[in-house]
Amino acid sequence: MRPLFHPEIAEVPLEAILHALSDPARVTLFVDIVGRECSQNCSTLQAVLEKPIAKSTLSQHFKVLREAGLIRSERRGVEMLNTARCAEVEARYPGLLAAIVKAHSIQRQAEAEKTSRPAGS
Amino acid sequence: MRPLFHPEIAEVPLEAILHALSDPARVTLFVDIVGRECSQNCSTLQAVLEKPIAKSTLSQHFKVLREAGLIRSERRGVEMLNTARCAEVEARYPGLLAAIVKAHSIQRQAEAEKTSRPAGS
DNA sequence: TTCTTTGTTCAAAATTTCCGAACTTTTGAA
DNA sequence: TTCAAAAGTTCGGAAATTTTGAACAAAGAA
Repeated sequence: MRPLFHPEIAEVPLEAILHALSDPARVTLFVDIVGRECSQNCSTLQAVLEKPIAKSTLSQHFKVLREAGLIRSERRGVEMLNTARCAEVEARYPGLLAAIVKAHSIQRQAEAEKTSRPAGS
Repeated sequence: MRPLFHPEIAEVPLEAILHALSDPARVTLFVDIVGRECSQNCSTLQAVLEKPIAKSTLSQHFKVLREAGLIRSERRGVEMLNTARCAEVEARYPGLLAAIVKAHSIQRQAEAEKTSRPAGS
Protein backbone atom coordinates (compact mmCIF):
# COMPACT_ATOMS: atom_id res chain seq x y z
CA MET A 1 0.00 0.00 0.00
CA ARG A 2 1.43 3.34 -1.07
CA PRO A 3 2.36 5.68 1.76
CA LEU A 4 -0.32 8.30 2.37
CA PHE A 5 0.25 11.73 0.96
CA HIS A 6 0.15 14.65 3.38
CA PRO A 7 0.68 18.03 1.70
CA GLU A 8 2.24 21.07 3.28
CA ILE A 9 -0.54 23.50 4.18
CA ALA A 10 1.19 26.15 2.08
CA GLU A 11 0.67 23.92 -0.96
CA VAL A 12 -3.06 23.57 -0.38
CA PRO A 13 -5.32 26.05 -2.15
CA LEU A 14 -7.95 27.63 0.07
CA GLU A 15 -10.54 26.34 -2.37
CA ALA A 16 -9.46 22.76 -1.63
CA ILE A 17 -10.05 23.29 2.07
CA LEU A 18 -13.48 24.79 1.48
CA HIS A 19 -14.33 22.04 -0.99
CA ALA A 20 -13.32 19.36 1.48
CA LEU A 21 -15.59 20.87 4.11
CA SER A 22 -18.48 21.59 1.73
CA ASP A 23 -19.68 18.00 1.91
CA PRO A 24 -22.06 17.17 4.79
CA ALA A 25 -20.35 13.90 5.60
CA ARG A 26 -16.84 15.31 5.43
CA VAL A 27 -17.46 18.38 7.56
CA THR A 28 -19.18 16.20 10.15
CA LEU A 29 -16.27 13.77 10.20
CA PHE A 30 -13.75 16.59 10.45
CA VAL A 31 -15.54 18.43 13.25
CA ASP A 32 -15.76 15.17 15.14
CA ILE A 33 -12.04 14.54 14.75
CA VAL A 34 -11.29 18.09 15.90
CA GLY A 35 -13.37 17.55 19.02
CA ARG A 36 -11.75 14.30 20.08
CA GLU A 37 -8.91 13.82 22.49
CA CYS A 38 -7.66 10.66 20.84
CA SER A 39 -7.37 9.90 17.15
CA GLN A 40 -9.86 7.42 15.79
CA ASN A 41 -10.00 4.99 12.90
CA CYS A 42 -12.21 5.53 9.86
CA SER A 43 -14.83 2.91 10.60
CA THR A 44 -15.42 4.19 14.11
CA LEU A 45 -15.80 7.73 12.84
CA GLN A 46 -18.40 6.65 10.33
CA ALA A 47 -20.76 6.18 13.26
CA VAL A 48 -21.13 9.95 13.61
CA LEU A 49 -22.73 10.26 10.18
CA GLU A 50 -26.49 10.49 9.89
CA LYS A 51 -26.66 8.46 6.70
CA PRO A 52 -24.58 5.31 6.25
CA ILE A 53 -22.24 5.40 3.28
CA ALA A 54 -20.24 2.78 1.39
CA LYS A 55 -16.83 1.85 2.74
CA SER A 56 -15.19 2.96 -0.51
CA THR A 57 -16.92 6.34 -0.30
CA LEU A 58 -15.73 6.78 3.28
CA SER A 59 -12.18 6.00 2.18
CA GLN A 60 -12.52 8.61 -0.56
CA HIS A 61 -13.80 11.21 1.93
CA PHE A 62 -10.79 10.67 4.18
CA LYS A 63 -8.52 11.02 1.18
CA VAL A 64 -10.12 14.37 0.32
CA LEU A 65 -9.70 15.61 3.91
CA ARG A 66 -6.11 14.39 3.95
CA GLU A 67 -5.17 15.99 0.63
CA ALA A 68 -6.75 19.26 1.76
CA GLY A 69 -4.26 19.23 4.63
CA LEU A 70 -7.02 18.97 7.21
CA ILE A 71 -6.14 15.65 8.77
CA ARG A 72 -3.14 13.41 9.25
CA SER A 73 -3.70 9.66 8.93
CA GLU A 74 -1.28 7.17 10.42
CA ARG A 75 -1.42 3.45 10.05
CA ARG A 76 -1.64 1.71 13.41
CA GLY A 77 -1.77 -1.99 12.82
CA VAL A 78 -4.71 -2.75 10.59
CA GLU A 79 -6.40 0.58 11.11
CA MET A 80 -5.83 4.25 10.37
CA LEU A 81 -5.69 6.80 13.14
CA ASN A 82 -6.85 10.24 12.09
CA THR A 83 -5.96 13.53 13.74
CA ALA A 84 -6.76 17.10 12.78
CA ARG A 85 -3.99 19.43 11.60
CA CYS A 86 -5.62 22.48 13.17
CA ALA A 87 -2.45 24.19 14.34
CA GLU A 88 -0.83 24.05 10.93
CA VAL A 89 -3.90 25.34 9.13
CA GLU A 90 -4.32 28.03 11.79
CA ALA A 91 -0.77 29.20 11.16
CA ARG A 92 -1.55 29.89 7.52
CA TYR A 93 -5.25 30.79 7.67
CA PRO A 94 -5.92 32.27 11.11
CA GLY A 95 -9.46 31.83 12.37
CA LEU A 96 -10.63 29.81 9.40
CA LEU A 97 -11.13 26.40 10.97
CA ALA A 98 -12.39 27.83 14.24
CA ALA A 99 -15.08 29.78 12.39
CA ILE A 100 -16.16 26.75 10.39
CA VAL A 101 -16.23 24.42 13.40
CA LYS A 102 -18.22 27.02 15.31
CA ALA A 103 -20.62 27.54 12.38
CA HIS A 104 -21.16 23.79 12.19
CA SER A 105 -21.99 23.74 15.86
CA ILE A 106 -24.44 26.62 15.45
CA GLN A 107 -26.14 24.79 12.62
CA ARG A 108 -26.42 21.59 14.65
CA GLN A 109 -27.92 23.56 17.50
CA ALA A 110 -30.47 25.22 15.19
CA GLU A 111 -31.46 21.85 13.74
CA ALA A 112 -31.92 20.39 17.20
CA GLU A 113 -34.20 23.26 18.24
CA LYS A 114 -36.16 22.96 15.02
CA THR A 115 -36.77 19.27 15.69
CA SER A 116 -37.92 19.78 19.26
CA ARG A 117 -40.28 22.61 18.26
CA PRO A 118 -41.76 21.22 14.99
CA ALA A 119 -43.77 24.21 13.68
CA GLY A 120 -43.60 27.78 15.02
CA SER A 121 -43.98 27.90 18.79
CA MET B 1 -38.02 36.43 -16.26
CA ARG B 2 -38.76 34.83 -12.92
CA PRO B 3 -37.98 36.93 -9.86
CA LEU B 4 -34.68 35.99 -8.27
CA PHE B 5 -34.73 33.82 -5.19
CA HIS B 6 -32.96 35.09 -2.08
CA PRO B 7 -33.11 32.66 0.85
CA GLU B 8 -33.06 33.61 4.50
CA ILE B 9 -29.61 32.90 5.89
CA ALA B 10 -31.18 30.64 8.51
CA GLU B 11 -32.45 28.43 5.69
CA VAL B 12 -29.02 28.02 4.13
CA PRO B 13 -26.96 25.01 5.22
CA LEU B 14 -23.38 25.82 6.14
CA GLU B 15 -22.32 23.29 3.53
CA ALA B 16 -24.00 25.37 0.81
CA ILE B 17 -21.98 28.42 1.81
CA LEU B 18 -18.73 26.46 1.81
CA HIS B 19 -19.63 24.82 -1.48
CA ALA B 20 -20.38 28.19 -3.07
CA LEU B 21 -16.97 29.48 -2.00
CA SER B 22 -15.07 26.29 -2.86
CA ASP B 23 -14.95 27.23 -6.53
CA PRO B 24 -12.00 29.44 -7.57
CA ALA B 25 -14.13 31.67 -9.77
CA ARG B 26 -16.93 32.06 -7.23
CA VAL B 27 -14.74 32.87 -4.25
CA THR B 28 -12.87 35.42 -6.34
CA LEU B 29 -16.11 37.02 -7.49
CA PHE B 30 -17.48 37.08 -3.96
CA VAL B 31 -14.37 38.55 -2.38
CA ASP B 32 -14.36 41.22 -5.06
CA ILE B 33 -17.99 42.10 -4.35
CA VAL B 34 -17.27 42.27 -0.62
CA GLY B 35 -14.43 44.67 -1.24
CA ARG B 36 -16.38 47.10 -3.40
CA GLU B 37 -18.13 50.25 -2.33
CA CYS B 38 -20.72 50.07 -5.09
CA SER B 39 -22.53 47.04 -6.41
CA GLN B 40 -21.50 45.86 -9.84
CA ASN B 41 -23.09 43.93 -12.66
CA CYS B 42 -22.09 40.39 -13.56
CA SER B 43 -20.21 41.16 -16.77
CA THR B 44 -18.07 43.79 -15.12
CA LEU B 45 -17.22 41.42 -12.28
CA GLN B 46 -16.13 38.74 -14.71
CA ALA B 47 -13.08 40.90 -15.42
CA VAL B 48 -11.58 39.94 -12.06
CA LEU B 49 -11.33 36.28 -13.05
CA GLU B 50 -8.05 34.87 -14.27
CA LYS B 51 -9.61 32.53 -16.79
CA PRO B 52 -12.48 33.64 -19.03
CA ILE B 53 -15.63 31.58 -18.66
CA ALA B 54 -18.81 31.23 -20.68
CA LYS B 55 -21.61 33.71 -20.04
CA SER B 56 -23.96 30.91 -19.05
CA THR B 57 -21.42 29.59 -16.55
CA LEU B 58 -21.05 33.05 -15.04
CA SER B 59 -24.81 33.28 -14.66
CA GLN B 60 -24.81 29.90 -12.97
CA HIS B 61 -22.05 30.98 -10.58
CA PHE B 62 -24.05 34.03 -9.51
CA LYS B 63 -27.06 31.82 -8.97
CA VAL B 64 -25.03 29.57 -6.68
CA LEU B 65 -23.74 32.55 -4.68
CA ARG B 66 -27.26 33.96 -4.49
CA GLU B 67 -28.86 30.71 -3.34
CA ALA B 68 -26.14 30.29 -0.73
CA GLY B 69 -27.33 33.59 0.73
CA LEU B 70 -23.99 35.25 0.01
CA ILE B 71 -25.12 37.96 -2.39
CA ARG B 72 -28.22 39.92 -3.24
CA SER B 73 -28.87 40.62 -6.92
CA GLU B 74 -31.16 43.44 -7.99
CA ARG B 75 -32.19 44.18 -11.53
CA ARG B 76 -31.27 47.73 -12.54
CA GLY B 77 -32.39 48.29 -16.09
CA VAL B 78 -30.76 45.69 -18.28
CA GLU B 79 -28.13 44.68 -15.75
CA MET B 80 -27.93 43.03 -12.34
CA LEU B 81 -26.34 44.79 -9.41
CA ASN B 82 -24.75 42.46 -6.89
CA THR B 83 -24.05 43.18 -3.26
CA ALA B 84 -22.69 40.98 -0.49
CA ARG B 85 -24.96 39.96 2.41
CA CYS B 86 -22.09 39.97 4.90
CA ALA B 87 -24.00 41.39 7.84
CA GLU B 88 -26.74 38.78 7.61
CA VAL B 89 -24.29 35.90 7.33
CA GLU B 90 -22.22 37.36 10.15
CA ALA B 91 -25.28 37.41 12.38
CA ARG B 92 -25.71 33.68 11.99
CA TYR B 93 -22.14 32.50 11.51
CA PRO B 94 -19.87 34.98 13.29
CA GLY B 95 -16.40 35.31 11.84
CA LEU B 96 -16.98 32.90 8.98
CA LEU B 97 -16.90 35.24 6.02
CA ALA B 98 -14.20 37.44 7.52
CA ALA B 99 -11.95 34.40 7.94
CA ILE B 100 -12.55 33.23 4.39
CA VAL B 101 -12.03 36.66 2.85
CA LYS B 102 -8.85 37.03 4.86
CA ALA B 103 -7.66 33.56 3.88
CA HIS B 104 -8.28 34.39 0.24
CA SER B 105 -6.21 37.52 0.61
CA ILE B 106 -3.40 35.56 2.27
CA GLN B 107 -3.41 33.09 -0.58
CA ARG B 108 -3.29 35.85 -3.20
CA GLN B 109 -0.39 37.41 -1.37
CA ALA B 110 1.51 34.11 -1.26
CA GLU B 111 0.92 33.56 -4.96
CA ALA B 112 2.21 37.02 -5.77
CA GLU B 113 5.39 36.45 -3.79
CA LYS B 114 5.90 33.10 -5.41
CA THR B 115 5.66 34.67 -8.87
CA SER B 116 8.12 37.45 -8.10
CA ARG B 117 10.63 35.00 -6.58
CA PRO B 118 10.38 32.03 -9.04
CA ALA B 119 12.57 29.41 -7.31
CA GLY B 120 13.82 29.60 -3.73
CA SER B 121 15.55 32.92 -3.00
C1' DT C 1 -40.03 49.13 -34.72
C1' DT C 2 -35.46 47.25 -34.71
C1' DC C 3 -30.92 46.80 -32.72
C1' DT C 4 -27.89 46.27 -28.76
C1' DT C 5 -26.77 44.92 -24.21
C1' DT C 6 -27.23 41.96 -20.18
C1' DG C 7 -28.48 37.96 -18.26
C1' DT C 8 -31.32 33.36 -18.13
C1' DT C 9 -32.72 28.79 -19.78
C1' DC C 10 -32.12 24.54 -22.16
C1' DA C 11 -29.97 20.28 -23.63
C1' DA C 12 -25.88 17.89 -24.51
C1' DA C 13 -20.99 17.17 -23.42
C1' DA C 14 -17.50 16.98 -19.89
C1' DT C 15 -16.29 16.26 -15.23
C1' DT C 16 -16.84 14.56 -10.64
C1' DT C 17 -18.80 11.54 -7.15
C1' DC C 18 -20.69 7.20 -5.40
C1' DC C 19 -20.82 2.43 -4.89
C1' DG C 20 -19.99 -2.68 -5.20
C1' DA C 21 -16.44 -6.01 -6.10
C1' DA C 22 -11.88 -7.32 -5.86
C1' DC C 23 -7.54 -6.56 -3.70
C1' DT C 24 -3.77 -5.39 0.00
C1' DT C 25 -2.02 -5.32 4.53
C1' DT C 26 -1.87 -6.60 9.22
C1' DT C 27 -3.30 -9.32 13.16
C1' DG C 28 -4.65 -13.28 15.55
C1' DA C 29 -6.15 -18.04 15.74
C1' DA C 30 -5.71 -22.78 14.57
C1' DT D 1 2.89 -21.97 8.97
C1' DT D 2 -1.54 -21.48 7.12
C1' DC D 3 -6.05 -19.57 7.28
C1' DA D 4 -9.46 -16.27 8.28
C1' DA D 5 -11.01 -11.84 9.75
C1' DA D 6 -10.69 -6.82 9.97
C1' DA D 7 -9.72 -2.21 8.04
C1' DG D 8 -8.85 0.42 4.04
C1' DT D 9 -7.67 1.14 -0.86
C1' DT D 10 -8.33 0.69 -5.79
C1' DC D 11 -10.89 0.03 -9.92
C1' DG D 12 -14.67 0.47 -13.35
C1' DG D 13 -19.15 1.70 -14.37
C1' DA D 14 -23.44 4.13 -12.84
C1' DA D 15 -25.28 8.38 -11.05
C1' DA D 16 -25.04 13.19 -10.20
C1' DT D 17 -23.11 17.71 -11.07
C1' DT D 18 -20.91 21.28 -13.91
C1' DT D 19 -19.78 23.65 -18.19
C1' DT D 20 -20.99 25.45 -22.43
C1' DG D 21 -23.03 27.19 -26.86
C1' DA D 22 -27.39 28.37 -28.76
C1' DA D 23 -31.71 30.16 -28.25
C1' DC D 24 -34.51 33.10 -25.60
C1' DA D 25 -36.27 37.21 -22.65
C1' DA D 26 -36.22 41.94 -20.99
C1' DA D 27 -34.93 46.73 -21.02
C1' DG D 28 -33.27 50.74 -23.29
C1' DA D 29 -31.57 53.40 -27.35
C1' DA D 30 -31.80 54.76 -32.10
